[in-house]
Amino acid sequence: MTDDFEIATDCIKVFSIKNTIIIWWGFTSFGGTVHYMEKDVTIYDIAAALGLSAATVSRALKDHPAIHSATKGLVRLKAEEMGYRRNAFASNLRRKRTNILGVIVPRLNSSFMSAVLAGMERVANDAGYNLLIAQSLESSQKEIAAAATMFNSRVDGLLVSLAYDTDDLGHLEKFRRYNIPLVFFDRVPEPQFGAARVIIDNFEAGREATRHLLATCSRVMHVTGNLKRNVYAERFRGYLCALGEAGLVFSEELLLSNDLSVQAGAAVADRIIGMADMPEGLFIANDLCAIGFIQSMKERGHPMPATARVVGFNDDPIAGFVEPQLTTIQYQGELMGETALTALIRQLNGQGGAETDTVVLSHRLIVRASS
Amino acid sequence: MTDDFEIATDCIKVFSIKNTIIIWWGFTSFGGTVHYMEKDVTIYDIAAALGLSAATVSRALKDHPAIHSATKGLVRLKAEEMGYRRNAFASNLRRKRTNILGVIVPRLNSSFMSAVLAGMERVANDAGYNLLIAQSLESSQKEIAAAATMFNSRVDGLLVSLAYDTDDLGHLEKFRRYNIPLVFFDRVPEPQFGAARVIIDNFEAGREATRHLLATCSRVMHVTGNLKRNVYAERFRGYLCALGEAGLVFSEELLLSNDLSVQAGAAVADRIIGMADMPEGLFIANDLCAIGFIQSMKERGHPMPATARVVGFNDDPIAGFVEPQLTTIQYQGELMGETALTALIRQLNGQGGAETDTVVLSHRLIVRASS
DNA sequence: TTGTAGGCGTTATCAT
DNA sequence: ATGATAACGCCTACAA
Repeated sequence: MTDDFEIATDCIKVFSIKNTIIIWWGFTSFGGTVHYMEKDVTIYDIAAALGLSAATVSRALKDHPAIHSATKGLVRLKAEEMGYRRNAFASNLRRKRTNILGVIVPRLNSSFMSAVLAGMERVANDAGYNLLIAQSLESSQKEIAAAATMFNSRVDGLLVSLAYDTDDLGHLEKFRRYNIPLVFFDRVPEPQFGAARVIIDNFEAGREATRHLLATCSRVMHVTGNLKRNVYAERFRGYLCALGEAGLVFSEELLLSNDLSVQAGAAVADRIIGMADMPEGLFIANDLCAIGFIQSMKERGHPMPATARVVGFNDDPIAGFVEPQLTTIQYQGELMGETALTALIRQLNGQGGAETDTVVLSHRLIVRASS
Repeated sequence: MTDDFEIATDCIKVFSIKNTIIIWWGFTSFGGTVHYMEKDVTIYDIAAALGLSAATVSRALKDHPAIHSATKGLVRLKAEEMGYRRNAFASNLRRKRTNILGVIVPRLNSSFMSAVLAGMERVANDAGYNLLIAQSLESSQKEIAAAATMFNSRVDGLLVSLAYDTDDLGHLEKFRRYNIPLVFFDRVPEPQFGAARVIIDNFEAGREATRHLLATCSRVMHVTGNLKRNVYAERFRGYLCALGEAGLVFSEELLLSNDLSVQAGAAVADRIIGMADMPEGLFIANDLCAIGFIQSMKERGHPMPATARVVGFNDDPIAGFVEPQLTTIQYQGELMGETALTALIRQLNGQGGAETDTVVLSHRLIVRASS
């Protein structure tokens, strides 16, 4: 009995801790025509069929230089013919490496994060690694759980973008202790933590966004997330700086810190509608929240940009879909993913003391109808 | 040197074949305080430390009934203390089972599919299985590759929702041959393929959608996907039936088959604007396409529902976000996922000849401003 | 209730 | 260029 067998190439995997989702890339094997057998074919079976040793077969299959090319050809042919599939469990067990890199992100379901992961995928595949991805859902506790899962899954390296409220980095100490390389991206800790980081210049981005609003408005509100998180702290600093440059003073009343959800955006609408002196511009540190705000204002008869001007952050595709289209800060998720993964792999290969480097990627303001 | 260790619970994994993405759920281990050691702790180390045999430790750790509870306590304590982490590779190798179920879906990034996967996750976790999820991106070829990956990953069972253009089911024969249980959901093959199926009544849903439009319009267009795929074929049958019931004759001109993307929706706008006799109602077999259509019409000065009335399909969250909100057919993704996974597990446990059952879940029409 | 022993499939080391 | 052999860590008859 024979069977046709397809060519599988590379792949990802995902994975969740209850609500937490994880992803994993990698590659797999080849194909051919298969003689069906009850039991799985092993390298011993191939060796027996060919009058070779299992060692030779093993080496031939992984293109070891010491094996005669004719032998390699024979082995590979026979392997396909017999429907051999390599047993990754046995291999990992023996090699004590998983070729899996862990990725922990706040959320998977944003297009920015998809882009980051896509970038990581490409680089990981090229280097022969798989990814195991978890989302912390912005909860420090889930992040801790995810880190434990990663550790138990024996990832060879770890990439992290911190959750909303992660303060203590104790859950990552294990990795250090076991010499598992660690790279942070986007939401990163202070440089003194001593790990590689890939970020954008959030300060500058915040300054540009605010400046853009200040060109037409004088009362600009800033809506942001947890100010302990670098990205929000820096954007806020940029906001302050732009105010200063325009000769304006910061007013507590014009700073709002929430979870940046769509609902939070609607709540911002509530808030400013009740204000005696409504802001003329809003720099909102996340597109979704900005959209929630704009929609809610529209529903209450205060359409943008007539009532106020808005700038978001991230350039989510939906920013081009809403009415009015949203002005926002764009940055290259894919590049960020590639860069972070490249940094990690460099560490894995022991290529240089890049362990504490910080890479800063570029961003830009996209002006649309909302401002 | 000691180390704090977190409690990890259940989890998912994802995974892609180039553009294909895969996900995988599962659970992991426990925690405590760890004495750091260079080498990983094994059950042998625990056994030695406790003066027991590795077999006893192995059994104690998995709560084997034959082990004295006092012993279990000791073993578990020691395991935590020593920072033991179970080696899944060794275990899988030995048991010849992966406890992984494969899932192949057309796309991951729809909220419907997220719901399906969430439902699957819960059931899988409860039953001690992990999920490995791949997306075919509507391409039959990618589906084939994903199936091969699943096979090579040695999944214990497979769940499939067919790609847009999958015709031949040869790539799934392998699973049959190896007695790997197979369950289809949503996009399914004919019953004669002889596998379990979980679906909704697409015929009835299509009929309801069309009827709803016919209550106010007489010229109703149907925009749908590949009519070879059960879901579209059935919805179309429902459309025809509703027309018949209303005493109308079907006109070729009012049937459009495309890839149901947002762009395709915009193309539908092009098409009908050029028509001498513009349809008054459109039943579009997918919310995204419907939204693309509505937006495009709005941009050209033909707003809904003034110009025409629209019904979509799936109740994507964005359906409540657009202007006007979209009337659509809703069905329970989560329930579908749970049901499909339950059916699969039943097969794995050899519980009855449910291998060829078809389960039909309910749906309902949600009326909103677009119609 | 616990222990013994062999094997799951692969790969690295050391020969030849 | 190829072979023999011994782990890798866990599980499970079978025995005690």
